Amino acid sequence: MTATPPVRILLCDDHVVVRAGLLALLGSEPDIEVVGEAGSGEEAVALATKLTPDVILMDLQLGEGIDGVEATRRIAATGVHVLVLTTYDTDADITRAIEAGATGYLLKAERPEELFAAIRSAAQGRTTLSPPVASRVMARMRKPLPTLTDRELDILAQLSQGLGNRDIARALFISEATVKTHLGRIYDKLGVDTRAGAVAVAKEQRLLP
Amino acid sequence: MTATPPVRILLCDDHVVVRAGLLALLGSEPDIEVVGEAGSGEEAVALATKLTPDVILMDLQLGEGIDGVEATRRIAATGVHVLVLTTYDTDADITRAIEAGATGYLLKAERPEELFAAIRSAAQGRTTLSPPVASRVMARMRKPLPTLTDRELDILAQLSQGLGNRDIARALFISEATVKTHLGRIYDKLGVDTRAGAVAVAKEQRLLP
DNA sequence: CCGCGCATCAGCCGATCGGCTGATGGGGCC
DNA sequence: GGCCCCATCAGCCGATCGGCTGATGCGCGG
Repeated sequence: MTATPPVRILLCDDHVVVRAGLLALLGSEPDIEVVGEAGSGEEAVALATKLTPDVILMDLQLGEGIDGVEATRRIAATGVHVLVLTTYDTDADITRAIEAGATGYLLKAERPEELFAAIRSAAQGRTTLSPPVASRVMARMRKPLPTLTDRELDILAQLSQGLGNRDIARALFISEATVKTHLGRIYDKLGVDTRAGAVAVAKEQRLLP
Repeated sequence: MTATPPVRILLCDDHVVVRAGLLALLGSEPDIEVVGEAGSGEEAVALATKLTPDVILMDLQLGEGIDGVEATRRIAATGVHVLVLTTYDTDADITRAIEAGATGYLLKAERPEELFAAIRSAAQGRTTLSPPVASRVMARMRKPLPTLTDRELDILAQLSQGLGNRDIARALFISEATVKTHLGRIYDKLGVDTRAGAVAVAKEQRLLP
């Protein structure tokens, strides 16, 4: 039988320490080969087209420049499998990553063996989710958590600046009445009944960029 | 001349990837020896007394159990130098870490050389701060940013639950008038004038645990 | 073509909030 | 003992908020 060619990996994380860690961990796996490293989203996009790896390990928080979701979107569009490897598992992050075309979603707290397995799966286009992530996805399927519309997110963003209804209205070129209508629906969806509560949930759930 | 004994290091981070990365990076430095790894604050405290390392590299976010600040406090009390190595550089995090007795404060985005240098400094009890952290500390010295009192933090915590004045009053066994007084001062100190704004700043600055 | 989701707006009203002025008492510091 | 910070409370009042009912228009999919 012929030797299976190794899975070719591109790393993308803004922290040198994390890249070094992945490099070290993956170095022990003979069938996984790291072919490149990127410290920013832009770099990842460039290297992805240049190196055409089988899988990209992508962090969602990338400091400067485009974020991991945007990088995922652009790279996934080229047909390369993106395996998200991040710290947080909020609904908003998961949803955005999946919507952007991620093949899998792993947490950095995951055991190395799970990481290896997920990489091999991702190389073949199969989806792998960390247990906590899978749980959230399932829960979301059962009880379709209210999703905020784009406009509602606009309102929420202004609200999170501490603005009053009048200022929000002016900022978005709509009437105060409309602002209040949106706010009411936002309260409903987030399960709160004050603007302070809405901001708290928004920040907690990382609903805003 | 006699060979200098290596600096003995204990790692504390809840992410295997990060520990592996530090292990790999520090492995290239002959005068630095990693003598142990901890995946939680409790483990770090235990290993610190058992191994008595020269320096502990401590993350502030540790998932389960006690957080990095508390671990730092307990370990620093035993005389071991704690070098905080974390992702964020908000005033609140920095202040809490320093107050807990940290010898230095580095960001994970820092270049490896800076990390090595900081470790060697910390081993001798010298303080090292990442440039962004140093800037914040200096800024704070020049213009002593208003610090919230414990009571004000209590109020802020309730506020961040989205509670109204009456509920906050009941929760803290004080009158609504007192709540309003505290809120007014909180607004002043945070530079906002609405509860939504206060919550936003609180979350942004990580003022609450 | 009709229904549905979404965004837009209006008016009403009681509840809440935020700013103000002012006061009391405890605790630490010089 | 005096000073200052902190926490506590009171009352007043205009501005704002949140809930309600109801309405219009647009685009999309069956």
